[in-house]
Amino acid sequence: MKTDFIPIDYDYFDFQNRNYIKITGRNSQGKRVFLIDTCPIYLWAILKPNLSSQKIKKLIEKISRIKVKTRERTSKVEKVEIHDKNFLDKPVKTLKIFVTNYKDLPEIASSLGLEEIEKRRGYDLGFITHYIIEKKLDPLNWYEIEGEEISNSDDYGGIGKAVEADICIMLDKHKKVQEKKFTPKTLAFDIETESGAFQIGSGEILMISLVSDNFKKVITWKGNENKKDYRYVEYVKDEAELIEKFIEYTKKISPDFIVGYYSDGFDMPYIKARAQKNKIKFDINLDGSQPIFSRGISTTAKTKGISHIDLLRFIRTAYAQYMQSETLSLDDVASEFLGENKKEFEFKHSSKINSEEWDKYFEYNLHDSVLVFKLFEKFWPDLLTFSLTIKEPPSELSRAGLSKFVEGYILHNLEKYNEIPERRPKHEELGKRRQEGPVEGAFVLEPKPGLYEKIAMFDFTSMHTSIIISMNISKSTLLEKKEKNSNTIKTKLGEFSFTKKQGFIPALLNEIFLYRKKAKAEYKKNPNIFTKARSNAFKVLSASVHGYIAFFGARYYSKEASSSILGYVRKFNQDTIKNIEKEGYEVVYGDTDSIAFIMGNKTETEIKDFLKRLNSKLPGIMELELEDFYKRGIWVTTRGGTTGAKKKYALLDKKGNLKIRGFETVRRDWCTLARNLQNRIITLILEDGNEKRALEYLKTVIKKAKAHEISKEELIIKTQLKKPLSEYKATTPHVIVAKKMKEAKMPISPGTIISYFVCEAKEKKALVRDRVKLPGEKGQYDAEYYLNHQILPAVENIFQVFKINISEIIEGKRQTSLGDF
DNA sequence: GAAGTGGATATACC
DNA sequence: ACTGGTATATCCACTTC
Repeated sequence: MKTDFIPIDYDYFDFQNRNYIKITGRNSQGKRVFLIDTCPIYLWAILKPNLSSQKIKKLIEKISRIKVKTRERTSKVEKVEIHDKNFLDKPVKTLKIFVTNYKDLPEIASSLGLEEIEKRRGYDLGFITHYIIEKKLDPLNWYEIEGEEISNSDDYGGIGKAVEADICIMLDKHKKVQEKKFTPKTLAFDIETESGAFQIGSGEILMISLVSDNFKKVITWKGNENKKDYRYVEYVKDEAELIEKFIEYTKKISPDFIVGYYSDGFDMPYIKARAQKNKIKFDINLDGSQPIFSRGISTTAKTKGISHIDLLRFIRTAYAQYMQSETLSLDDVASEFLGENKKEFEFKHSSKINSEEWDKYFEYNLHDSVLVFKLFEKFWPDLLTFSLTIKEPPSELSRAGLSKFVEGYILHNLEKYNEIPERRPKHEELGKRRQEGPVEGAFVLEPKPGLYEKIAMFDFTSMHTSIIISMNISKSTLLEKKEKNSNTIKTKLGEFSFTKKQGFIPALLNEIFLYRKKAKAEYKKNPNIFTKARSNAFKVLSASVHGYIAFFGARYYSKEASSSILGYVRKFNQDTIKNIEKEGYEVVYGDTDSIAFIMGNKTETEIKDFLKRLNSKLPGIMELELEDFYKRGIWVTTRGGTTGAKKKYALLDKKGNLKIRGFETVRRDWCTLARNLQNRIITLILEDGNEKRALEYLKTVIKKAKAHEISKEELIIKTQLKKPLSEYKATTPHVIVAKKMKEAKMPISPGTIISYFVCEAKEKKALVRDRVKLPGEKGQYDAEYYLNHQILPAVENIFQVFKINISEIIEGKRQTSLGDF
């Protein structure tokens, strides 16, 4: 049997004490292909240097006799080979020790604590990763595969019969073929549960919506009394049948991906809980088994064959950093990327919903799935590219953090360098690393507060990554002491030198760097929300390489490397500032990898030429680029101080677009009154080049605020609850509000955005937290608070640039000179 | 009792 | 615990004069 094949989802099973991989995918006819395969299982033993061949021979004999007995099976060493490999860029003599079962590798490794063996490695990758590395059957690549058809066979426990696939193959041969077009079949889903049922499984599932290509369905057992199907609504008799129908449709549609939003944390565990309650099976997996729920920081619902993706988790890692939305709610995310919102629906207990409202509810439910479906469609190219680059399956990657992205990429590409994988740090090591404390980070230049005209901004392209590549920095390229031809950098931890002989990590990162460049070029050529999101996703990936090296959980963690990278970051930025100043420019500001300076009487062409000259002196792939030219910009002082505030500025580009960083305008924990006011004031000042109109505008707002004419909506302050209430040491306003919410039986958990406004107090000196009210509560807002604690701080230092004292205006002290207060 | 200081907390920048 | 460090700013508890 022969077919072409694209692997999508990976899983494994044991049969007669051997490990088998099972891969679900498609062929180019769209048939579902299910593939079973095995691979050699082994680990590496790195030998002490200069062992005699006699000694090695004896050692091999000894190792060959090793057997490990566990409750389930006896695993034994099957074969031992000698190999010349590299470990951390150094040549080593190793034994490749083959055993019967992957799960026993750690046991075997611990029985190898022998004198002749220096290190044991390669037993902690996980079977799927091990398999992909070993057999090079990479996710989402196209292959020509050959093997025995086992669809109707009882072999391997009859798995071929059990699984619902068009073709089942026991793999014999495979070879990579040219890339073909692949559009995954997707099913988006969303459930609605009894209102007030915040605990997983505590109330009934009222309906479930399903959306796929040309398929829209809401399955329900509620609403309309005669329970007749109409439009997309399909009635079932009860909750149990609803779940069964859901499974039935899923199998019928047979998608590659079943996609939800927060479905790891809600929909999937909820369905599971309700299935249990109804004493039915939630057997949605292709092989008839149930999803596996893993606990941990967040629950994960892994399905088999039909790959479950919780889109929220992928968005959180890959896009959240650069998103405009202030929450990652489906409504906000859809609004940002699709320009569409959720439908409105007022939740109430199902017994109180009338038939017209049920219709709205169904529509609401369906629309959620529509949004999820569309979002997945848009983000699929990115998940695909990440999966192709990192060589981990999409179900894995969509839930992974950034360290996993980087580490996965390294592990899957070690073979090019004949490298043996480093192990995951053990518990002790983790503790030690975390105790060490942070290393000195980047340099931020203190700005001189003021309004500036004609500003140019340069920044380094993927600075940390290009430093790692150009200066060849990594755990394995670190020299014990300075050598003649090495890259040396002084840091607070000491002076570190790195060999110029390229290490495997810097070599590997080059590719990530190129992806970043490509995505950025794509965005510049075709700027839209998605090319932007993609460019940023690769920016995140590229930027996280340094974070990975400094991450205590990393296999290739290196404090020396991290501190050296940051040393170079400071050096390159500071050197460039000096060079720009030497050229006669006034540098206004710089943060980590960027520098802003006044163009003065120089033209854009002159500055671009200057940039070229600066670049010609930079080593390796280091590159300084023009971020943009700006018409005007403003930098302010810190609050109550005279020094320039870092990480806070606003720029107006030549097209009239504002770029605001750090100001309250961009902070979600300030009320919209203050944010909008500040935004308006910055806009007016930057557009006009003076403060006149801005000041007039401010006065009108102050007047309105004093007269209690501001709508409550604009006064709501939103703060995120970051941990369980019980863990808070300080009693802050948002904690008080959260407690109120809890008493009112409103759902709160870490991550909930707490909304409140500040009211007038009976006592004069009441603390803020004693005056907070929920948005729904009645009460007059405290004008004094909003004037002095929201409006004033938001605009004070902006007007200070023009030597105007806003607090006097607010207090009304200089009425005569400043107008009608 | 005002003023200053420092811890806890949240959020942003790169 | 799940990439890093740098920075601003609030609110509150506490100390100091």
